[in-house]
Amino acid sequence: MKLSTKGRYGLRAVIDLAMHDHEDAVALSQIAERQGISMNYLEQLIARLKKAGIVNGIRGAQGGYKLAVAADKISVGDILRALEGDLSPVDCSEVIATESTTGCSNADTCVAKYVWKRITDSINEAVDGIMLSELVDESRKIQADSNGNDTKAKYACGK
Amino acid sequence: MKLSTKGRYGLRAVIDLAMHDHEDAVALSQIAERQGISMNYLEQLIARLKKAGIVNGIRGAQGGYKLAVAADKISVGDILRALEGDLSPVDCSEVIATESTTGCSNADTCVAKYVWKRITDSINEAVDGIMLSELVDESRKIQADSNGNDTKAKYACGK
DNA sequence: TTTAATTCCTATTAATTTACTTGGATATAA
DNA sequence: TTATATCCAAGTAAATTAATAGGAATTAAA
Repeated sequence: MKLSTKGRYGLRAVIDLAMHDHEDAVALSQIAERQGISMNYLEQLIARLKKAGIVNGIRGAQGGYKLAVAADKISVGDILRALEGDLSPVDCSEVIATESTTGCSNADTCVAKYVWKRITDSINEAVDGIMLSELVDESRKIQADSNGNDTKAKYACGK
Repeated sequence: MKLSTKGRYGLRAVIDLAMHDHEDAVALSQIAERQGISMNYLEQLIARLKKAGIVNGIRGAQGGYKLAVAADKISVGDILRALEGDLSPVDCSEVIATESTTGCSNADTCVAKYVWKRITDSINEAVDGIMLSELVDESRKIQADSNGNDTKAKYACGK
């Protein structure tokens, strides 16, 4: 029940990109270096984000990536689903009962599906309720605090 | 971001056990057959449940397993955490910022942790809010409906 | 027009985890 | 004493994840 490095690295990469989105375009090599992630691997992650319409790639020298839409229009859910696929704890066929599946032939299986659905809904609700812009704002606050006072930054992180 | 078969099979096994808990003790072979799970594998899953104090094993002929406590005192969260370990989407060290970890040296990492915490809390809240007894009640209802009217059962399953 | 920087794309490999299987030892009711 | 069970530890096969590698295509700038 763990996110893979796709989701973990990828979310950090998007936050990093959003933090630097004022510049012309952010090269992947910069993100990779700042986040300590192999650039080749990061390429594969950003490809998913591009496909999902979250970032745009700009080819050629001085190229890089930019957010495709404003940070307050992108939820953490959008990002994680682009990177990981759906966030359900079981495969889709195990959640949605159709007439073709054995479905209710076994009542135990049936109520288990109800559990999976509750978990899925709860996860999606949580991640869809956090917008990228909030993370950027929070991140800037932490950085600002950290410049003036180290202890305060650590405290902020613990919350 | 998927539960393993440990969690999927294991929850079904516990529901099955709870459904038959009026009998003296339920042999693993019966559960395995009803649920279509290899008995040897199920053994490993039930060992976790035993260790967590959710079921008791009764050795010897006519032995088997029984719930260690009443079904309304066992949450789905208890069961899944026993089977899968903690239900956090990332390893513990990535959620809890300590002074020893690099922690807030990187603000992006820091706000990502906040996301992981929100997801973890949300999952735990969902699974701790469902008691085993509710699943048993629901399962009996479905079985009863299914005996009288197939269409109704399918409808109940879809919710 | 060349060059360096960059995205874009596909294949391969290494590492890790999952999902079992196997083979017994131990306990106990009948 | 025997059949029926739990209990326990190793081993293995399959699948997935994480990463590496190599090069084609594009473009700004020298």
